[in-house]
Amino acid sequence: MTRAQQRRAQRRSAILAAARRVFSRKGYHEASIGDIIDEAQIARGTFYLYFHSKREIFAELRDAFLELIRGSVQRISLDPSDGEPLQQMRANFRRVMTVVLEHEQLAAIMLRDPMSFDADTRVEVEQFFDQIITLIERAIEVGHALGMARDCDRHTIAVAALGALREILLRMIDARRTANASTASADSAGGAEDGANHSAEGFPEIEQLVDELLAFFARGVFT
Amino acid sequence: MTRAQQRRAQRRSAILAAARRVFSRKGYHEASIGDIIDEAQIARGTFYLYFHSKREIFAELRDAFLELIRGSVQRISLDPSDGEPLQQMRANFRRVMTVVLEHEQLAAIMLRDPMSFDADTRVEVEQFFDQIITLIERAIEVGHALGMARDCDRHTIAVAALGALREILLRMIDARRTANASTASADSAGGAEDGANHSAEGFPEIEQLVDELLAFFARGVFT
Amino acid sequence: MTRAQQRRAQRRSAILAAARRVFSRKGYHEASIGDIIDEAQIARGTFYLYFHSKREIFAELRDAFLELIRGSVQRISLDPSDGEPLQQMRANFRRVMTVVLEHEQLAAIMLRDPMSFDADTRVEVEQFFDQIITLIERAIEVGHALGMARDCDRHTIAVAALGALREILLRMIDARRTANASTASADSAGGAEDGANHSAEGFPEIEQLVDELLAFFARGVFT
Amino acid sequence: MTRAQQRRAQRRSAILAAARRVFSRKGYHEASIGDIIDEAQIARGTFYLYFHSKREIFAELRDAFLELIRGSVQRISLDPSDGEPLQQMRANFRRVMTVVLEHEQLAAIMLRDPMSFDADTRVEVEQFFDQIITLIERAIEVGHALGMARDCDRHTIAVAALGALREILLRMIDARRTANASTASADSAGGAEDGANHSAEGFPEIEQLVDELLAFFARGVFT
DNA sequence: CATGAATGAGCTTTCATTCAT
DNA sequence: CATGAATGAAAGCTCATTCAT
Repeated sequence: MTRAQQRRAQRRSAILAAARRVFSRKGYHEASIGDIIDEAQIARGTFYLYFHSKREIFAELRDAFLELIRGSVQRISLDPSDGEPLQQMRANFRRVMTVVLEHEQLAAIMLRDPMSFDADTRVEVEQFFDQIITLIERAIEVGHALGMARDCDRHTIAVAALGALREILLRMIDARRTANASTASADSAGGAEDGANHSAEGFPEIEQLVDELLAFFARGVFT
Repeated sequence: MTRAQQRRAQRRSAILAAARRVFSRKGYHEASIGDIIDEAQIARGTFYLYFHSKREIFAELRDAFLELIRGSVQRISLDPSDGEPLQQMRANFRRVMTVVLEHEQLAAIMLRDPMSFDADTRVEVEQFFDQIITLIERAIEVGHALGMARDCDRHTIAVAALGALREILLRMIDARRTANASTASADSAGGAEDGANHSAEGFPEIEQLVDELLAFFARGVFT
Repeated sequence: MTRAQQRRAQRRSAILAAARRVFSRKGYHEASIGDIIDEAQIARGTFYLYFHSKREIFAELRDAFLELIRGSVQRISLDPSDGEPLQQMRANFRRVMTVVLEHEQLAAIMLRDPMSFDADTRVEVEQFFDQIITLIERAIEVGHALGMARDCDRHTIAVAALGALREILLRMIDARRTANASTASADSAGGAEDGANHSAEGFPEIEQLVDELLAFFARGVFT
Repeated sequence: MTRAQQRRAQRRSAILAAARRVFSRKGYHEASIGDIIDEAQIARGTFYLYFHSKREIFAELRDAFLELIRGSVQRISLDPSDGEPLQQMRANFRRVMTVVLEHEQLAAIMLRDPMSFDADTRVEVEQFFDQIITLIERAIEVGHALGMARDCDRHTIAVAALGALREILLRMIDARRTANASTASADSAGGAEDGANHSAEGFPEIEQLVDELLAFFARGVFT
């Protein structure tokens, strides 16, 4: 990669990061190109050298986040060397929650209701959540086949599980941000995005939280 | 009430209904006064004879819906003559779901993420959901005191329960609308808002759905 | 005149009076039809039964006031039985000032700059003031012919005299209203328009004021 | 100053000039942003790159003019080396009139009645005229102390003097414009604002006019 | 006659996007 | 490449005037 290409890539990243902060702070509609270029300290026109539109830069952030989450979910394997299915499920929960909390800015946008976005993103995000639901349905199905899950309406339960997870994560993020905002109101604008390993006020630490959630799902569904 | 007052009230309702349809179709930010007056087939100025602003008409819809839901939730009573606590919970679920599905347009707006709204509504809706969470926490607390609920992090579980319910209801509504849209694409604009008594594609009938959900919560939380 | 005609005339007067108060309070552009019908306690449509437009009702007030002033100015007569020319001038000043202060609401509007009005009124008022100027020019001319006035540019002096009078009257009215507003802030809306016979703060009583002004025109200030 | 900054400053000036022409032609209330951008031949949004609102651009014009006038008025000095007090007064008149006629567009707006403006400007302009009145009062006071002015009600005379000056200047400006409009009705929109050194129809040349006015204040007209 | 609901042109202001420098 | 001035469509809202009741 040439020097110029490197510079270009860096600039692009900087703009993406600025947009991430802005969208996460204001939401999709309230955020304006003006906000993003202010945050990124670039000229108006420069933005359009790297992205064609507001929708496009948002789509890129969206895709990055969805890929991140997709990568942290593993199909439950029945191979005994992969460990107990329930432990695999726990690991999945754990990974998803960790990734979400490590990218709280993107998560704060994407976990919200797709209606808040533009049409393209709406479709994309809806499909993503549908995939997650299908994944959960499959897991229940397999669990049932193995005699580990009670009989139930798989779709309903899968949707419920997704909703529960979303709500918890969104509220944890909000709680954390409120806490951060009150502790450090004199933060530099470019403050660290994520990385706090303590959970949010009102919620237990992540290990206990995962256990709690798993128990909720497990004893509700599995025998 | 005089004839004129009746006409005025009807007009007001018609505009509210139009706004309900528009907000429910486009969300708060995407909906413009222009959309509402087109839908209501009135002139620009007419809108402002009945409502001062976009925010005001939205606030009215919001309050109507929140009141509706608040009215359909009853505190769990320990008085034996009020029946089993679990049956009371079931009745609550049933009522809420019925009301939501009977007012699917309002619900489609209000169940979504508060971030999508204006500042006033955001606060109002957040407080509403917080109240619901507190209600669920209390129910679990009481259940635990009676030896009917296992030990758990009540806040986490309450949030999860709320999320599960929201997700299910939102998806049922979306599914119904998609179904309606495909069966009757030539519907008149003022088509019946609600009233379908069949559940949405992919979800069971309401009675079974309530049972399913209750079982999910009950066997997950209560012993 | 029939009973109905009387009622009609009364209604008309009431609306005119309301408009007078409103225009005098807010000025031409800031005053809206809404303000006038609120003040008059009539329905919107009723206004248009009596006046065709905002401009028309204003024109009527304007004409009434201009007629009033015209009626209080008398040509200087050389007939000895009519008294000294200077005393006639004094009487003119006195009458104009009295009339203006007795109709301070109309005066407060009409003495202001014609630019603030609509095109028709602008022309009309400009012509009125032009007539006044011509009148003063004639008076100086006659005075000069009689050896009572020194040689001067008659147009310039006439304009100066008009300006001096206008400024004094406007400022007296403003001072009075400020005083009234502070003494009686709990006045009923339909309070007495005029009739105060004391001069405004900062200005002497009317007799002395007329003398002062006459002396200024007659002898100037500096030696 | 960079090239870009110069261009920007020029553009700003062009918009200010357009606004000056429009306000001077239509007055504050009748002038719309639409008029200004039409006159300046710019797009709607461009206006808002340079000024935040109609009020702001008007305030800028107002301040510029008031500064101009304030700068052309000098306190009367009693130091013999500064010349005769009456000559100093004459010089003041002369400077004010010259400045006003050299900036006839601004003057045409600002000399009019403050009621025609927005609230901020009203206050600002009223205070300005009050200062002028106070200045004249002081001048008379000093004159009286020196035995050069006769005894009189200083406030009344000061107000009269201000009114006389205003009226003359406004009418000169109007006369000039009417004359210009009729001689050159096919003028380009950006025609020269000011600079005509002949006085307006009906009024004498400036030197004679100043003498005339001074004589009027000093000696009056009638014997 | 009286009413007041209805109208729609017009206002100020915002903002995603383009393009000459 | 980078810039930021320029654009204009579209938003929310006001108000003089009309007209069915």
